[in-house]
Amino acid sequence: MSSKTVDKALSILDAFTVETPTWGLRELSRQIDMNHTIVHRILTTFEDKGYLYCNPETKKYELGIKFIELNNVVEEHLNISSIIQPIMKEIALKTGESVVLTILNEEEGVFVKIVESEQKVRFAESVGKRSSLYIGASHKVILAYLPLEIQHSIVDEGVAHSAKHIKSKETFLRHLERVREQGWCYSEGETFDDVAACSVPLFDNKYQILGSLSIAGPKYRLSQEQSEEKLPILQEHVKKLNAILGKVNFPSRRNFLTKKFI
Amino acid sequence: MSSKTVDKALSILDAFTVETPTWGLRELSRQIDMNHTIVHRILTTFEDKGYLYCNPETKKYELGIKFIELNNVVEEHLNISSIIQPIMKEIALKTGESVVLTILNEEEGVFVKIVESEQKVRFAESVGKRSSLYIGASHKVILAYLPLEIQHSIVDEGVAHSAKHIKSKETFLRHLERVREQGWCYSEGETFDDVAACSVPLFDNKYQILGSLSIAGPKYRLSQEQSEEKLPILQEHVKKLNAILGKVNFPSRRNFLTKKFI
DNA sequence: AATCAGTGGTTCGATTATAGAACCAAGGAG
DNA sequence: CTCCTTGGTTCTATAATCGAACCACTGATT
Repeated sequence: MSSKTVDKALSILDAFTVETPTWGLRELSRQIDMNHTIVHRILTTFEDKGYLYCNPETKKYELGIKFIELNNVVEEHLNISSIIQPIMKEIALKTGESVVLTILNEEEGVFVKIVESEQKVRFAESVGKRSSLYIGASHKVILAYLPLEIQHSIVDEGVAHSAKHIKSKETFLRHLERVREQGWCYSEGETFDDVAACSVPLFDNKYQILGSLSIAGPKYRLSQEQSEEKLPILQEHVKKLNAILGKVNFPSRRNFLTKKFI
Repeated sequence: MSSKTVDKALSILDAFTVETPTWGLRELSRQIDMNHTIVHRILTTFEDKGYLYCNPETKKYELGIKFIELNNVVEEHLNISSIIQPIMKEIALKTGESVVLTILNEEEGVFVKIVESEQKVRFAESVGKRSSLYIGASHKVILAYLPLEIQHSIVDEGVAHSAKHIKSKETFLRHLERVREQGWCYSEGETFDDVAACSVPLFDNKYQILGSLSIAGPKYRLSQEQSEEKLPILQEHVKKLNAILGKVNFPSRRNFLTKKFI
């Protein structure tokens, strides 16, 4: 039993993305197929509450400062800034590459925190970016620890989207099996061209997969060999991180993980 | 005309703060004085939509990963990561201190972005923190450019809260006047003990005050003299920033600025 | 200048989702 | 076992929402 009005309101919020960060009233109501009166009432409510900002000149709506505040609440609660970030920073200093924290959420991976290396050429910022689990070391290493049935359905998706790095379902599933066996994953140019990454898994207190930690940098500096040299640094610090993550409990919806046991 | 249901839903969201990041159902409904049925329906709606996460063990609710994503939308839209951050980084490198972007919002100031210096002792992270305009250089320099009537009411508030750095309303208003004349503000130990800051104002395309940019560091390294030496660096780069901010249009509610003209 | 199509915003009665008391089942504490 | 609390559900009177029709305005097009 859930509130129809709030449900609609959140669907409206969902329309504000990196690709389409601003919306006019009529434009938005067309997009989500709602009567413009409803959209108007909800938009002004969001505006009154400081969640949306309506540009008085263009009359277009956009997400407000409120979300910077709420992001802070999440980060503080997860101890990202005070505990997790320092560990990531140390890895970044020792490896000389950017460090990425990815969290499993709703059958997708979200970049939750990126600590950049001090090098001139480095992994670009994309915090908050959400994408499918079949692409990129940071995501594939998570996929490798999911139940086989989930792996199948997600790999099927990848095949359906004809992802360039998937030759066939079978070879990709075997690839995931190897990743799980060796406990890390390397990839080149999957999520971003010219970027390579090396990732290890993160687990919660029940030893269920929670996300991954990766080092990422330009291909020419992070070949498979070079990243295998840096792997021990990553693995060593991840031990510390896993000890912390066992207690923290990320707000990461992973219902599908337990579904099969019910 | 605004939606009562959505309004309630957002009031519920507002209860999730850095101080109280998790809530049980009954506990929360007591806090905000709402029937627990309503709260329950709204909470599950938020949960279904990925905005809240309900810890299955403790049955307590907390903000979800969604807010990290939405924060990213705001930052991307404001060009914070790609345009503003590099400028802040340059100031941080040249001055050796942390750089803070503060935005005026609803008669308060919000720390929107902090670029940390590379020094060991540095300004702690507090992105998203919101506070009154009468305290701290970053906030006072904003206050100094607001209409006098607003200044009066906000300073009255400060006096009412018996802020330690306000001796009397009159002297504080004269202090603000000097700040506006010289175009910058220095403070020591107001927002955080042991932290000093030096701030300059930021304006939008209509030359209305939008926020401030500050360098912040430990008192012993950032005396008034030392910060006046670094001031030219700050001012030089802020010229660039103001040229950009004139076009960007921050989602910063500042209705009270124009109210008096209507 | 008149028309038209678009915009954001408002009104008001019919409709429908919501409010909230009363209700479970479960889990401590005594 | 009782008492109190918890999260969660049910049901109907009631109150909020829905949405067609409406303004006022802007900017092309004729």
